[in-house]
Amino acid sequence: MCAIISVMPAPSIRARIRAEMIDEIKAVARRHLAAEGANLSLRAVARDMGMVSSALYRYFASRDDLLTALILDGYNALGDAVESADAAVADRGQLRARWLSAARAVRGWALANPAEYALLYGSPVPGYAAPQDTIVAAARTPVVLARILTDGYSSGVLTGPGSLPSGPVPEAVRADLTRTRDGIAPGLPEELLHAGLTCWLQLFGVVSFGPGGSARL
Amino acid sequence: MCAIISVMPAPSIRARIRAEMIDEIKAVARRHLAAEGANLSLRAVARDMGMVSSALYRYFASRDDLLTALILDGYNALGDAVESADAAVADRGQLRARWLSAARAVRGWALANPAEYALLYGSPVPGYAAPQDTIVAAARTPVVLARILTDGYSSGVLTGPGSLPSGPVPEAVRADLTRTRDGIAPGLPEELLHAGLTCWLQLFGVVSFGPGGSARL
DNA sequence: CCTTATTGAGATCACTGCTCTCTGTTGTGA
DNA sequence: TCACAACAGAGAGCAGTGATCTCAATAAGG
Repeated sequence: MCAIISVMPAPSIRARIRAEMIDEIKAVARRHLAAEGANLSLRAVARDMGMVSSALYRYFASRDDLLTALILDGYNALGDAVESADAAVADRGQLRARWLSAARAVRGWALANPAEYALLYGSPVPGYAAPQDTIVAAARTPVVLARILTDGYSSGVLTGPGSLPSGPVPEAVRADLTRTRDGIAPGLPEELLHAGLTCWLQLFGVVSFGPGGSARL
Repeated sequence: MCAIISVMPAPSIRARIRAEMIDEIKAVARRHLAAEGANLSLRAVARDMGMVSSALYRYFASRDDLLTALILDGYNALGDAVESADAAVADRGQLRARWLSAARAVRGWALANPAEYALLYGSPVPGYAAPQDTIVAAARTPVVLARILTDGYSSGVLTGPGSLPSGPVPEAVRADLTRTRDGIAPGLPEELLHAGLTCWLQLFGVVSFGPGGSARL
């Protein structure tokens, strides 16, 4: 009477090997990206898989599509690392420990995956426009950091100006700041967001300039 | 009796038009770089100049050579802007004014030349290895900032720990820090260099993330 | 079992960086 | 003044790229 083995509509053996194929293509592409830098060659990837280049177009509509998939995976991998690093701190009230854990996750991931980090935070590809999926995946990491701040604010540990080392918010950036705040952490005082952004930028700079980072000098 | 018109060995009309040619090639290349992003096409540049691609090789040994020339020019233009911004502050004792002026010069140049800024501080080109000329030109900007700190230190305004808002130097980065210090600002206390580097990284992050910057999100 | 969708191969096009050869011009020394 | 050498550019060509199209083989589902 076992009517259906799985609740999934139809694993459809074909769809399975297709998904595996896509994964293998991405894996090979990632290897090439790590080995040779930002210019990914579809034909070289196809060669490495014993295929002909045109066959790859059954799985990705274009080279940009493949890059987009890699970028999306990268953002999600980084987001996973940062989210689980934050979640690993048992005492949710230990804001400093949570922040440090998240920041170290960013740095650790960047050091472990320098090519992908450069792909995410390096110079954008010429005509490349990030799809919506990409930007929501990209937001995961800053969202974790922002939540640490909002947790601190709502629990009363961070009470606004003076609770974090931060100068006054320059008038020139206040407009951008409130727009960002409303999108990512509504209700957070601007001073806290400013301090958090400052830390995030510094983290970004340290990681980018660090060994294997995407920036020179 | 006017033996020599100029002290230069021989302007050699030919060398003159050759230099102008090189300048024009670089100008066209810069335009293409600004219009289409990081992938510069030698053939397109040649087409824009009414030449055939192989003719460009009379002036640049390879595409990387042309890119190197553009990068060098970029570092020098940025260095000029920052140096003159620092020099524009008449009262050399006004460290804060000098620092702000230099930082604003970096930001201003980056906003005015986003493509070149991305070329300098974005993802490195795959097989590209920066020649020595490049790294000394690249050092000009940090050198200006470092000199502001050393001026403050030698004049007694900055007297070491506590004179700038900066936490203790983490042990993990102390070794790298002293190596950098010896190369760029010998004699400067590590705490000051650390504070300066922190500011420089933050400046870099702000500029890179800012409108037209090379980083996304 | 047969129809249909999916997959990969192969050819082809336009483009790229780069090399080579060949011609015309231009500067220079005898 | 004149010949020679250096130079600049054109053109063909090579190997490689992304992308498209057609065609045969294979596998899935009715």
